[in-house]
Amino acid sequence: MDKVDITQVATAKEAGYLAHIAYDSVIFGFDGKQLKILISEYHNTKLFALPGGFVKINESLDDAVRRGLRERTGLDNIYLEQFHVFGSLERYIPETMEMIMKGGGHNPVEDCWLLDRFISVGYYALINYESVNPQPDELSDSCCWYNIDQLPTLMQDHTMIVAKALETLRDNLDKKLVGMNLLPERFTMKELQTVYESILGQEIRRTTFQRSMLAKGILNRHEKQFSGKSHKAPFVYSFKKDA
Amino acid sequence: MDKVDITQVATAKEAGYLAHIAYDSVIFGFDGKQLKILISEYHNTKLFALPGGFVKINESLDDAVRRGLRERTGLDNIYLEQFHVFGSLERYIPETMEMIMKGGGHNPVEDCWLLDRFISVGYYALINYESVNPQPDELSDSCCWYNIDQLPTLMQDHTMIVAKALETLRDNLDKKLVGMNLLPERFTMKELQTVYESILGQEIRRTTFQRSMLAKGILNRHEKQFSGKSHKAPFVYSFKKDA
DNA sequence: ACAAAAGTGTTAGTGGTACACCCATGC
DNA sequence: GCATGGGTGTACCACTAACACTTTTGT
Repeated sequence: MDKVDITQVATAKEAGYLAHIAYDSVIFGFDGKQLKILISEYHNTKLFALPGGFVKINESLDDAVRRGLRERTGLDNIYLEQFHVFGSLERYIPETMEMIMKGGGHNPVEDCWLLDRFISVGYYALINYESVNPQPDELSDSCCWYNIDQLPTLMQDHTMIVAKALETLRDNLDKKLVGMNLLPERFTMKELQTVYESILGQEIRRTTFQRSMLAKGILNRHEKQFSGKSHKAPFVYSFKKDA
Repeated sequence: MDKVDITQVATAKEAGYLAHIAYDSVIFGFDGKQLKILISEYHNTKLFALPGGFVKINESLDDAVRRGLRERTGLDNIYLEQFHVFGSLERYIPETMEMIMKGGGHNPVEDCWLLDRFISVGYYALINYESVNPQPDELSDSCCWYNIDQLPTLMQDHTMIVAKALETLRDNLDKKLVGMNLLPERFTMKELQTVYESILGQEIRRTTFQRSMLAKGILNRHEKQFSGKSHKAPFVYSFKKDA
């Protein structure tokens, strides 16, 4: 995409980006059973990290994050929310950044802007797991799904960033229609419950959950789904459009 | 404080700050009757703005905000919370920034870093109104309290920033002990109720409020206060320390 | 005595919990 | 029939709403 090699210029301006500002995205998906997030692994470094990026000079912060998501997932119109800014001094570790660049075969120029201190804005995204084929970026070997409770050790403060994202997601569970973005168009009550359980990290009473969800009046009930299992077929639901 | 005139250097680095990153603070206070915030007016411009500032190269984002609050209020240990990052392109209006500097008697150098685009992190603070004597900064004529519903027209997107701060404060009312930071050590139930009402912007039923607050178990009740008014003297309360 | 504001009791409604029970399906 | 999982009815509990009532104080 970029015509210049961003590791071969000294200033952010030459590279076309704003200095000192980055974003990290925690991209949640749900495979029907478990909550997962996308993690990148950088070439030849054994470093695992959240997908992140920088803001172009003529681009809003939100657009920068959307651009990064589009490059990695192919999706547009993603549900996206800011949750925290990470601006401590401890997260400034130029050695790590240098390792990543060298691992990718780029030897950064003297005083390269990428080795400066960055303040990072944390975003979380909710996407439909089925409709995505994750793509690694230029510096990464892979970009794949990891269960939220089986993450590899992440670089810098990224483990804390994930924890904060999950915490915010929990707080927003009732306010925003989280399930709508993580589930396919039609789903069973059991699937919706599993989404809630994996976000909250605890079991929910089946009967209570069913009643409280229906009481919200945000679901449409459709004809039953015959699964071939030896038990009663569940109703299938979808979210009401106007909600 | 600063030895260099920050308007007379081209790069943020020379001034000792990070480029492109600012903060704006919405500082809430409560005078016993109404919710107020601190607003600065710049010299000779008729521009009203939120108190804001920049991040030094060797300073965390949180510390930068605390430093700014200390300079304006004299207070340390302020209750502080991030609420949103404002990173749109529309907020980049270098002409306004130039007016402010010229109004303050500073003629910025060519390509001054202060005329670049900034992404701003919004913080809100809760402080004890009585213990503060607001101080204007170098570029401001004044820094004073305005009722939240009688603000002057603010520059750029600052009106929206205030709205977002208030919205976040509302959402956090039950989660965080907001009253503790806005009220003096001891207060009546009526005062606490007025804080809640002015944040929510609506009246609350007196009896319900009293019962729900007491049910939380976070208040200590002290001897009654004789106000000299012709009615029953109210109890005085304080927040429990461990909460 | 009266007005004003504080504090409490009483009843009803709402929404979650716990448990029981019935229903549909494939073996 | 039976195991399995889905859906609903019922009794109970906690919290809030609405309203009435009593208490305390200064004039």
